Amino acid sequence: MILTEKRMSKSELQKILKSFFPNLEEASLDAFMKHASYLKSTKGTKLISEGKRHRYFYLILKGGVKSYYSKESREVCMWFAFKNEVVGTITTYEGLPSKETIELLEDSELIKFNIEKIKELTLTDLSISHLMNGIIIEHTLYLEERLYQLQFMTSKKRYKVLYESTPEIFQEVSLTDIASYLGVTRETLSRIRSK
Amino acid sequence: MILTEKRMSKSELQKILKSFFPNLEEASLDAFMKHASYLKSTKGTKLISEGKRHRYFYLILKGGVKSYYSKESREVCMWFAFKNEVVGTITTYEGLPSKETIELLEDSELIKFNIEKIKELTLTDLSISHLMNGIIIEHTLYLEERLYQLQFMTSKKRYKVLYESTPEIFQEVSLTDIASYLGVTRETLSRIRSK
DNA sequence: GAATTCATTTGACATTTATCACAAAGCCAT
DNA sequence: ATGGCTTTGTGATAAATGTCAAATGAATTC
Repeated sequence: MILTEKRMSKSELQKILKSFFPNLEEASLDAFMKHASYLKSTKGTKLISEGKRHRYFYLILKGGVKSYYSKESREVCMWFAFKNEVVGTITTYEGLPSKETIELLEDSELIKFNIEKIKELTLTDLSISHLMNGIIIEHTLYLEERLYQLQFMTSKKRYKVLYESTPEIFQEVSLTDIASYLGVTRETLSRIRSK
Repeated sequence: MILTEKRMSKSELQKILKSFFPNLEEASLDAFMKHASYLKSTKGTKLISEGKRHRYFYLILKGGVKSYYSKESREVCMWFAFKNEVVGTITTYEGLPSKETIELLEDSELIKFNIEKIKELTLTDLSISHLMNGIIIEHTLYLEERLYQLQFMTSKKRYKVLYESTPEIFQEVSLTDIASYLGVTRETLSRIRSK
């Protein structure tokens, strides 16, 4: 449920965007800003729903989200994101119906930006083109690492890596979601943890 | 083993690049061409080796390659590519040591291009920037599909999907490699196939 | 604070898959 | 063709994980 979608003061928005995208040129930032706005929303809100076309990407100012695929009432989490991260789906970027759902894990504050418009800007604006490139590449490196872990590591090892790299995640995300993310059932995760 | 690395006639090279990159503008194509050359090489040659920095991406004119991670003498294939595909690793694109190895599955003919130089061109050339963007996005969509399959499908189903979508692959790639790609042992793949 | 709901843990059992050992088949070079 | 090499297939067993059912625990509502 969306609580507020307000027009933020120009300077405030600018400041936020600068902190997310420090390499973006001034003129590009102004152009970008025209398609961005502040949003506050409650836990459980779906920013992007599986099977639908969407127009927006988001910056997380406060709170967190999970991305998941669902099938026959089973949900498998693909990633989680928190404060200071950019979120969206590559299918949305491509103008396709999203395969994933992105849902708020808690009440959150966000900047949403119209990715359709931003993508149009990439046609003429090199700075924005590189920005988007960078975001996609970062995501790609992440996917490769995940694929590597799923194919090379045992579930115990994957749990260990997650626990050691981002222990905070266990405060924010349910064990059910973490289990699906690690590619095991809740029960198995529970047994792994009891050691 | 590299058999030939010759300077191909300009018009021939141009024709090939055009067929791979039909949307590339004429001037951009000329710039691109300066960093591309023809290469013929034998089965088993490693275009990119795990742990090393590399400068090149490749277009496959004839033949095929496999990409794999290796660890403790175990190899896990991540993807295969054949005629008319562009190959490289995202880590190479980022100037990092590659995590994967790319190896020729058979004697192949290739165009290699200096991705460092091409990446420099993206700083000033929008057309090339979009070209590289597109290549990366395509790869990203592929990775997401693969991750989805690994997390949602049984090994039988993954085999079925592979067999039905690209049956040719069984002519080109050993069952050992396909098994690792599907995330099972050779023995398990053999048992799946005997049904 | 009792009742309800949801998340997590535990146990018993079934299923899948890995592992190890070896046999069979295909391929290559002499 | 013969002997060596690699790839693939099969069998027996063990290990890991899923499934189902129930118990416990934690959080939320009335």
